[in-house]
Amino acid sequence: MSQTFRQPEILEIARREGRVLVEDLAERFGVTVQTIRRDLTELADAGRLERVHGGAVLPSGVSNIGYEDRRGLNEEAKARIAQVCAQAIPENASVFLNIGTSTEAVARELRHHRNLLAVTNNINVANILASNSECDIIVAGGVLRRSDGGLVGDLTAAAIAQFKVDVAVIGCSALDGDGDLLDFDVQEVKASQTIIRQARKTYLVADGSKFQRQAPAVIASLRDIDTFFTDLPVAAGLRAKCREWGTQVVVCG
Amino acid sequence: MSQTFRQPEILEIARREGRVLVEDLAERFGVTVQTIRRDLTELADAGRLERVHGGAVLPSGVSNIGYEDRRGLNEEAKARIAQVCAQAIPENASVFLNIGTSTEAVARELRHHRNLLAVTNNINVANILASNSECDIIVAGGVLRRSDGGLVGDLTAAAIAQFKVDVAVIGCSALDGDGDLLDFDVQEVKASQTIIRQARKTYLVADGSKFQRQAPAVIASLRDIDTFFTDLPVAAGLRAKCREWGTQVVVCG
DNA sequence: ATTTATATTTTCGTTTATGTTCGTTTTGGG
DNA sequence: CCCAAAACGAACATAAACGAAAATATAAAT
Repeated sequence: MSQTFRQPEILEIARREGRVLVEDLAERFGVTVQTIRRDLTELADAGRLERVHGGAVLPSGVSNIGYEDRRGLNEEAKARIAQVCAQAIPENASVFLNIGTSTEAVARELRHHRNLLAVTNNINVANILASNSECDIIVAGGVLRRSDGGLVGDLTAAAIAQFKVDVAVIGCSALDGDGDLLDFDVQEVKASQTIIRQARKTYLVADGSKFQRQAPAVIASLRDIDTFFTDLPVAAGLRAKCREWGTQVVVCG
Repeated sequence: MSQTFRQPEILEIARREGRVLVEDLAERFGVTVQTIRRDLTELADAGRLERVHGGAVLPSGVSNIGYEDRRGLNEEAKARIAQVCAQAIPENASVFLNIGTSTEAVARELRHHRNLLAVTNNINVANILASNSECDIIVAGGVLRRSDGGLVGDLTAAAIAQFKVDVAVIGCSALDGDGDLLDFDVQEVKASQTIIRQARKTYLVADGSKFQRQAPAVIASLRDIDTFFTDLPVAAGLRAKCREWGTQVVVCG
């Protein structure tokens, strides 16, 4: 087995077990420890792992994890959330979906909805929904960010401003205890804010891990959300706030 | 077993197992590793696989979802035309590519150009060029037409109007004897006209079969084109006109 | 039967991945 | 603090994989 096949597998193991050991990996793959060391060094240089004596661990939480890694994270939870969210979206509706792996999961669940109109600034969502012949797709233009397939920039914001949809399905990078939705990208925040303003209903899809993370830019508050779909029970304090705000919380067990 | 049967089967195996190994395939099909290598290289050139040392994997990134096996007419001719056209496009340039399988072929040939800025209203072109990390991609928004991956409508025209590019690479549905470029879609005609007006140079890519076809809407005349890339010699009358107009005709034999 | 075109194998010089060796750094127990 | 064991990275050696091109085989057309 060559490097190219080994390195993703190392990442996979790291994700599953939290850390990897040089000796262990060498034995597992049947190569020398030096080869593993080289792999770990390269993965660390690429920012996918953090090197420690004797092995490597997942990078610590300050920075944004790469998109491909995020896609694999919490996959089942995202699929569950997406399924419930998609059920709440009626047929014959107009929908907006923004950037993020969670919204992509929703798009996957919408592949058999009939007579949809979908607006998106996520080229992956467009690709996914293209297989649904009963769905009209409007792509908001912009600069393609290949890290996550997002379309961003002034062009995007201008395009989004032209639509009013029945349901906006929004993902976010992080959620804090006050109920604020956070994101890493300021431009994407603008796009999300615009669409929240223009949507008749707003759904938030975010798995529980989003509560463990931090991000610099505020998109909105849960107050502005109609329904929040997640996988883990929400802390009591925030749950009370949501009740007060009229934000419905749906836990997708 | 010949190439034609082998390559789809390689894809099939790759989809099932996530990756393929040169040695393994050579044994499976009873051919030499060199033959397999050539298959993999061709499949990688076509964007269906990603070559790695020792084998190949499914392409990663934004392009891997929803790929269709639509194989165009005159594929080799288009590839030849595209190759010559791509050579005429310098690195560090801004390029526009419109809808059509011919322009998609050009996009495929541009995957190794450096420091490009590509503007397109064709989602397939965006997907293809996404694999070129040295290429910034701007997607003109609009309604996704799933028959050909085109983005059409007012949104598209408005977006395109905002750009001025070094080279516009244009495809068309048909070419008549007077040297007029024709298309089926009036909206797409608008988009093409806009971009021709705004480009410093305009290249037309069209294989010889376009002379046998008819379409209702006039995009422009060959008079407005700087260089016309095609595969078959052009009729004498039209050739004379092109000389008069200063339109360079390149026959890609 | 002969030519032509296409697919495949053979050959060879080059690149890339892995293994080996060795001196240096880190770690954890006296 | 010191020392031994483990882990480390750099440098080099080797084997595998690679692409290009020439040679050969196969199939189709004349």
